[in-house]
Amino acid sequence: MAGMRGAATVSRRAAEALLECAHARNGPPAMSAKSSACVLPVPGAAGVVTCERCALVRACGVAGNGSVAFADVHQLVEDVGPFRGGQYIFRAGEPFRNLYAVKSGTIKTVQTDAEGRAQVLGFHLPGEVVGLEAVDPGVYPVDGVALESTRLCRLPFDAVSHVAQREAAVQQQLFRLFSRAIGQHESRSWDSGADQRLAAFLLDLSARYAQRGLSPQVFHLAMPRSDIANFLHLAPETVSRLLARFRERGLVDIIGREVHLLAPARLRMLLAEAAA
Amino acid sequence: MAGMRGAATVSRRAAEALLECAHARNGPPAMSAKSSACVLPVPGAAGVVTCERCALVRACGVAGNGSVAFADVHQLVEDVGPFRGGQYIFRAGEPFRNLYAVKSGTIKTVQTDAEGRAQVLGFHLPGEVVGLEAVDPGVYPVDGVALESTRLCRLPFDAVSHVAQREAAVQQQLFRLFSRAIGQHESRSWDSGADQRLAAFLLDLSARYAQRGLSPQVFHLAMPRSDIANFLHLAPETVSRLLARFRERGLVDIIGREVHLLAPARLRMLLAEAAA
DNA sequence: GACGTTTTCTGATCCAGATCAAGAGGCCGT
DNA sequence: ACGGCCTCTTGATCTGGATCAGAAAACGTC
Repeated sequence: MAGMRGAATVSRRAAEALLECAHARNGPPAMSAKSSACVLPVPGAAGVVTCERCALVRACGVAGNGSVAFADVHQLVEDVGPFRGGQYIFRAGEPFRNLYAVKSGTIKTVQTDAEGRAQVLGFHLPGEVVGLEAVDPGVYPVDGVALESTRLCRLPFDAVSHVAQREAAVQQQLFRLFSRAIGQHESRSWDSGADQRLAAFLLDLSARYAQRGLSPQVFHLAMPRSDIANFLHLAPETVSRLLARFRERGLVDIIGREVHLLAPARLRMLLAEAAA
Repeated sequence: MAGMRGAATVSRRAAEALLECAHARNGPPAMSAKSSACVLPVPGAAGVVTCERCALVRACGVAGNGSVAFADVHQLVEDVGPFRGGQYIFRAGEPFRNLYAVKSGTIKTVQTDAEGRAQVLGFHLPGEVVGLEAVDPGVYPVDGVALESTRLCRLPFDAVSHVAQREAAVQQQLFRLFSRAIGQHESRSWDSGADQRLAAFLLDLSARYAQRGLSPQVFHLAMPRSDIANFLHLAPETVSRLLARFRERGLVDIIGREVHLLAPARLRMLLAEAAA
């Protein structure tokens, strides 16, 4: 048992850090993140942690107050990947064991019915946690598919909730993660015109990229138009046309999958407009 | 302090019972519920508990293994209501303090945007818990409105999560509640024809009524057509027409708000059909 | 039980977005 | 470079459901 000395404590910290990180920077403050290059010197002088392996930890700057051995982090939290675009991280029907936190890349969750029709339920950017909907049924109700080369942290849910049992902060953070997922679904269930939905989609991506320290103005769409269309309940042709219209109106600049939001404010105004 | 002796233990049990109950009967078994009349003799001979005050506890039969004073239940879980149709249980923007479990009646959650447009996000039947989406933002993002005379349990979230901290079963149950809410939203985000959505809605209600021991075939719609329409992203006229069509086809019998599912199997088949 | 209000139903028309149908790039492997 | 395979774009047409309009129930109230 000697080898496991302190493992619990370290694991707690690790899990908390990861969750905190996923929680990003819209919750309670107390973060001294530096949005610099990929290799980030830890604030405290305890050591220099290269972040090449975990975008999650880097994004929040939580690593600072502990710099506890990262080797131990990987006892609870296992690195997986990279997955290539199109590969499955998990499949619908598989027994649920793990949550996944995206470290780099993008994944989508997709539900497929008996007739083979697919519905894209969400896109998950770095720093975001996937799999929460599987806790209750005990099996993944969706497929998790990488859209591009993607690395993740695998979080065994039993272990995480066990840590949450002892650490109130972790428990609370989990509750918030769950709660936020519900809120996001609800905010997406608004009816509205196709333009509103697409504008909201772009603004949502923008905000989420901003959260992890990337540019809210310029970003890359990891998914094909057809996935965007499916997700927004539109035809791919409609997405194409609307993007063209946005471009003509000077709202955005889109070449292929490179997006440049030129007038986010006007996009936001578009959301308020009635379908007229 | 003498007066509070044992309060924590009792509260734990109370919270767990409630949550367990909300979880209803699709999770792990171990339930000896009796779907009988309103006043239910407790299985154990420890005492007879009349259930007139809490449909939630009754529905699950959990009360049996404890029969700990119900006076103590109401220290943690406060009865509120009855609210009349149209009354607000909570309003968007209010600071979040409590979850609510519906004991009897029905409530809807509604989001309203700056222009005054409203979106019905869900209906909540007895035994279901409302307010989970408010945990993360710390304020209710939606209005909670009674659709008919409604009684609820008010669960102070701080107290509940504090209990969950000590009791793994409660924590797990909360996770599952959250998770299920996400899953429900996801299963609703399917695109499809108007008939499919309406059929799915009726079948969903049916299943949920069945869960709490009521007839899956015959039930009462607590909400006006306009709310159903809004919830399903349809016009009220369309709902009316589709219900008429369902009636002509012999799938249902609907007089006013009294629903009679005549051929649930054929309704289910309708879901599978492509929009053709 | 007549009256005003709200909800529900039915019919006629209209339109946003789907679908059908070609092209036009891009990207990869050979 | 070449060809094959996607993905994306653009145009023409079609249609499911919205919208407009009004009648008929249901409901509560005095």
